Amino acid sequence: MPKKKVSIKEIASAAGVSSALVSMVLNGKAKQYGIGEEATQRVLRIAREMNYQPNIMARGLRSGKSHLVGLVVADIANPFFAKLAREIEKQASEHGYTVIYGSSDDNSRRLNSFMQTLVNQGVDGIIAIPCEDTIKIAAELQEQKFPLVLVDRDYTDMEISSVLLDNEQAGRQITDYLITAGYRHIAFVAYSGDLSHIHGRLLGYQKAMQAHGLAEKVYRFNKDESRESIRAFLSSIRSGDETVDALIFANNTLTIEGLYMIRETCLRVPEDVALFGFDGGNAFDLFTPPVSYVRQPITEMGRQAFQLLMKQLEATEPLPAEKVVLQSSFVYTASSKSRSERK
Amino acid sequence: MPKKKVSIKEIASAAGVSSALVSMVLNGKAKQYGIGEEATQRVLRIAREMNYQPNIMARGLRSGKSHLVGLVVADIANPFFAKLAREIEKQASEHGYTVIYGSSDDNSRRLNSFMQTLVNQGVDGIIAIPCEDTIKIAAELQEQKFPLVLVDRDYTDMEISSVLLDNEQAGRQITDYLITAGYRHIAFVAYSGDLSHIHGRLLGYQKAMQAHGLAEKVYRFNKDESRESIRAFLSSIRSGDETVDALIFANNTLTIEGLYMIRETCLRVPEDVALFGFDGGNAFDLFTPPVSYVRQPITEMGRQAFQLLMKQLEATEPLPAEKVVLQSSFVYTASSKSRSERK
DNA sequence: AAGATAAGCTAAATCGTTTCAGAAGGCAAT
DNA sequence: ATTGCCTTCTGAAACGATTTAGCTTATCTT
Repeated sequence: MPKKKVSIKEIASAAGVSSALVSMVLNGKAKQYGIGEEATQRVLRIAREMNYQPNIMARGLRSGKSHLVGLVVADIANPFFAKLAREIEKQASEHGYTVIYGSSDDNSRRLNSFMQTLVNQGVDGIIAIPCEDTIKIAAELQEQKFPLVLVDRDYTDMEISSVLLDNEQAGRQITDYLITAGYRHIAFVAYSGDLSHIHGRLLGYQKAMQAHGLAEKVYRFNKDESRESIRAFLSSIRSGDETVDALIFANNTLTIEGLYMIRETCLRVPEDVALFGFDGGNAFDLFTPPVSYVRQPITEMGRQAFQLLMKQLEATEPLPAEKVVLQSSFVYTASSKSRSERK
Repeated sequence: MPKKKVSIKEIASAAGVSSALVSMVLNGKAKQYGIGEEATQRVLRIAREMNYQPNIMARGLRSGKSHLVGLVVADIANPFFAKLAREIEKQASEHGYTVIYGSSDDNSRRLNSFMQTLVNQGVDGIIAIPCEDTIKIAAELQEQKFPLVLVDRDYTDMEISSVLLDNEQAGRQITDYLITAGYRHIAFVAYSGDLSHIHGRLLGYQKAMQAHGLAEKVYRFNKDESRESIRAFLSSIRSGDETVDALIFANNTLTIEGLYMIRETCLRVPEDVALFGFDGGNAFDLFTPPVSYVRQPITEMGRQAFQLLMKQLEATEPLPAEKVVLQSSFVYTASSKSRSERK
């Protein structure tokens, strides 16, 4: 359709009016500025005929707004973030915004530099999955009242709008469930590092174990060598060196790695160990037996995140930070069948 | 760091020079314009001290370039596209570009409107996964010499730069493999619709079957009701109403759906049917038995796509379209074990 | 000493849009 | 006729960066 780029000036001269008038009409401010009915119609008609498309750069320069929002996830190839991104993109487009995205790999250097890039690119606001050292740049942005929303992970000490899962509750609930199902030697497995959501899940697990007077078994593996560590760990379960009858994997990628290693070490589920993971997905469902998991309300998280951002974008004065905490649901399958049932 | 937004003018007055000079220095064109060493250093120092960040909008308005590229995939939540997006994002950032993305759901209306949005947003170029009716807008853009690269699917009649898989070869190769492994009643299963990559895979399948004088068995299911159709289809294989001893699923989402239904109908793999899918993934590996698949060189596709786009972005004159065709590799697992082996 | 050349810098235009201050014309009231 | 007041519209500035054309000096040439 767009033959050549048509500017407001060309429309103005074609319609025999000033470019100011054209701008006003095209922005729907005809009445507000008291433009005559006849001129209004003429301009609208001509603009349509010439297929006018506003120049975003010029508009942005003038207004200081770009209608772009930045999205920084840990890894777009992780289904959890992909789904989140999908929802945010949808919300954005419904509200006239476009999304610029990038993956940080939970590397704070990359995250910082990408955030900086986004700001330079002139985005109006940012939604980010923070990682351990996001604090620095987040604090800076926050201080400048730059619209910012954090998702999935929290920094309780900072007054930044966030959308979070009630991770402690989730951790507690699945641990309680496993205990009720008759398991006593429940291990909590996570990557090492200090990500708040993992911390919350761990806390829930610990409280549940303590409440029942059971010994905590927490295993944390370095991400770089997780395969080997997990394999060794599972082997020692199989050999009986470690007394563990149930495993809680603290996030989705770790669960997947765990499944690979479980298959490799020929551990039987749930006969040798029961399983609980996070986030679900095809691999969870198609594993034999299907894997129980905590389901996060991803769509809702995306919706809320964009909502919070919009509030800030539209606010004329600085807004107080707002933290939204969502509850998870649970999918109980054969991988965590109760001990009595399976005998 | 950025206390307030600093403009080139403020630097100019702080340094006691004109804003033109500052612009030249900051763009590294000091020598080119014959700026004195002393002035150059002073400006650089002050710019650093004031933490100058160029205003992209202003620069874009002047230059007509945004250093933004648009990426339209079918669905970012599909691992294939997510990985592709990841690579493109990486390439882009290495070359000073930022990516705006969106999902089309293979819906041509959405794709068209999003492409239009991208153009309006002032992206310098677009990488897109086209769907059936992308032709219209692609042709328009092409005609205007707008930088555009299509990935994964082809429209042979259009002169548009593309990165493609040799789908016919892939289809042929896995069919040949299954035939050699002793299967004779090989079914090709795909969604209905006319997507070129599926067509290529089908063609390869057909040629292989013909070459061996075997009867083709092509099944195409409507995406909306695929679960039910596949279930019915698999049931009739199980009951013996359909004589099929091997299944080729034409893409990844369909393969996954197939796996769910295979489990549901309790078909044994490969005793009842052998399996071959596309793209791989955790679910493929963790299924029992692991599923054989065609592995696409996703990283390479992303790299090449960005490369082709860059060429167009940097070219001063219109470039001839270029089509890159990549070869796939294969992962042979228990799901397609040869008949003799498994007896 | 006059003109040429070069080095180092600046004024101003430009990109397309928005918006403010106010102009022009018509009309009514004084 | 003057003033005031609408209604409808326009000129011009502003946003920030880039670039062209050209202005000063100083130096060199003859």
